[in-house]
Amino acid sequence: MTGETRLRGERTAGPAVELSERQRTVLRAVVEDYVTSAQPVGSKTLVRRFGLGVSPATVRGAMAELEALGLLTHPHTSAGRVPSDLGYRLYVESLMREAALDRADQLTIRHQFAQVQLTTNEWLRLAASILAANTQSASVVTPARARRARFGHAQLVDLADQGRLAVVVLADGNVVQRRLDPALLERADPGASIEQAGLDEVAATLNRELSGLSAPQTRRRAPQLPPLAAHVAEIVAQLLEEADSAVIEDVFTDGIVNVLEQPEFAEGAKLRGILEVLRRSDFLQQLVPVLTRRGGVHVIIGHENANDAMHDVSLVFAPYGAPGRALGLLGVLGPTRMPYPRAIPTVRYLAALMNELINSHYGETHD
Amino acid sequence: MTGETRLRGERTAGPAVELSERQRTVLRAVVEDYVTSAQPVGSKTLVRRFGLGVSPATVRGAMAELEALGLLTHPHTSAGRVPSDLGYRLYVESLMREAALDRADQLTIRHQFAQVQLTTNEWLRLAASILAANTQSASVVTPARARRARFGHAQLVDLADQGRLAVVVLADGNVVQRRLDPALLERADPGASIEQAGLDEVAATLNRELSGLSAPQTRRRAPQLPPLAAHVAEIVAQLLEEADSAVIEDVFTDGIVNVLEQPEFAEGAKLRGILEVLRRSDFLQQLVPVLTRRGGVHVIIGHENANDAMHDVSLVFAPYGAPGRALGLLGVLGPTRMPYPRAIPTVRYLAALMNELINSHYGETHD
DNA sequence: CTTTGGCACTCTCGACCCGAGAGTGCCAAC
DNA sequence: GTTGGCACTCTCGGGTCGAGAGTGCCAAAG
Repeated sequence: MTGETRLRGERTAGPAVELSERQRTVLRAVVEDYVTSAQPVGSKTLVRRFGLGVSPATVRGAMAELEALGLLTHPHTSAGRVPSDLGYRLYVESLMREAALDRADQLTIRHQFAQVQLTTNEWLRLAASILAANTQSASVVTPARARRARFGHAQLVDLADQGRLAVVVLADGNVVQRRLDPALLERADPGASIEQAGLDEVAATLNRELSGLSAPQTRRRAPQLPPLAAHVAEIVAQLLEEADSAVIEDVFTDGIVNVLEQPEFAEGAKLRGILEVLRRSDFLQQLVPVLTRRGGVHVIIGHENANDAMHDVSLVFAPYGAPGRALGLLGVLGPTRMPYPRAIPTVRYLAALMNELINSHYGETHD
Repeated sequence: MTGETRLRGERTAGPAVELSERQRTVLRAVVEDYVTSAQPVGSKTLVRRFGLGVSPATVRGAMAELEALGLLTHPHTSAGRVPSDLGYRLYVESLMREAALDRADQLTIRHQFAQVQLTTNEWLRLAASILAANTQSASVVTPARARRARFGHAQLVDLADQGRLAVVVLADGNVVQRRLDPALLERADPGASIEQAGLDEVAATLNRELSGLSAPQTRRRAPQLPPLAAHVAEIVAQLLEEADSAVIEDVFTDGIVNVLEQPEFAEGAKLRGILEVLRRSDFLQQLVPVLTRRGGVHVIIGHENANDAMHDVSLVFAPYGAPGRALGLLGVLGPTRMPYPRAIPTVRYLAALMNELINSHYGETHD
């Protein structure tokens, strides 16, 4: 009943659908025509547009068979055919001619990254923008965070009249900080120095005692430390907990207007539900187990998604980040009628690029 | 030609529109009925719904006069009346019965803030959410930042295998940080120690020499410092510049779906333009001079906005933050047919509340 | 002088109808 | 197995029409 079990993104097309060569050609043609035209496609237009060497009547036969297999549907009698979710699935799985992003596109993208400030937030924003522009869909990018935050290194700073500041570097390289209330420090250990010298000593204790610990471990360890260090360790534990629970916050989205432009969302009623899901963004949480079990790009089409509001859209997502350490998600969301052969390589390439950026030594780790 | 001169939000209703008591009553009734019903309102429904003690014919007379004054419009002959932008302006200026947020609402809001983690990002997110929910409009909240970033305090941290980290506290209390490349530090002063001891010394130099300086000042001062400090000072200058240029980034939005639900945006064509503006969010930059010249809540109705894409929406915005130091913006965006008597007090209250939170001593200043 | 009821007029909106167009399914012939 | 033909179905756009709502004007009443 978890999202994990109900998402079928990772399964293949399922119970042995054996298609004839003609059926495959027709299905491919239907998908590709429908993706560009957004109109149900009929037998006549199909032979004309794709120069299949057969007559419309023949294609009609093939279409009827594909419909019997559940790969195509009819909006109504005497309208053209439209691919079903299963049809798209089969297309993505074995019909699509997927090409890597061509060299020129790759360079353009790299160039854009070179232009921008060296902060992860800028990278994320840019990645979202590039994804949206290249796929004409909405894009979602999350920062790379450790699934389980661990203490790395602390530094306490005396800001004089502005209080005291704790800066904590997590094991995954992210940095968080928090103001400390001098009054509370004072109360934690009435005798201790809370000038820079005393703070350095506390920081040294924390760095020695908490190295590599998770939030609950830190919380357990805290009471055994000297009073002032114990107080700060409690706060460190809080910060670690917040980092744990914030795995999927701070998402960057872009290109919602692209989705709005698609004819299937023109009236906006459907869009409403999607915006809602996107905003709450906990749908990403469901993707985490699926995406990490097996790396690479995952495609989730329409009803394959457990979330009711997403039955009319497809997701193309990939994880990125240091394997087992920090994990980020990135991908696009568009109508099931999505240009998969374009979207998949783009997502793949950007995931690889973000990996590279994240793992490269130089660069700020957090805003 | 700047946004500043073209925004008329701060002006009063203008050239002496003297209205009779009846006209005022009718205008008020038209606005209030139209705001709730979204339907052009006719004379008959008006007398029925508002129990004015006169006949429809009389009201028709008053309506015709108001239309002649440009306060009402006709979608077409034989439809009811609709307030014009000017009509709304007059309503907001002198007809509206504005009440402060009632005690219960105030407490509910405060309670929600008490529930949440003590980070500014959480506050901002929550403020956006509350604004959206209370006004049924889209909300926008920006973090409070100094218009001109100034150096406050620096700390350099040796992370051993993870490089070196510069943490800079700005004069406005915000904190930024950046990884330093050990190789570059080494090259800046081949002889110097880049262990913690050496770094402390550099930090001390920076704290002594750069205190209170802006980005260009820091850049000028840098070359006069010892080589290693000079290198870091350059980076500090970069950070300050980034903070300057990022005044209006990282906006928090919420409730776009609320706007989507309004009948006037049902088809989505108009919404498209607004989403675009909202996303780029530089429209906020235009508001800064207007909002800060005179504090408090500002209302910008339809065509009063210089931005063409915003001709169908109204903004209700207020600045918050420490006057002259850090400045943030917060407010809502909805159709001109907006519940002003609700929106204005809500924005006012939240601006005051954010002020309070920001200025309160305790609390983290940045994510 | 203001208010009111009456009346003719205008405009939108939904219902309905109808024909054009596109597409299917089936079948007999090649 | 493929093809052309043909009857059938369904949508879509345009046109028509009547109901409903609202206005503007005017003459009579207060």
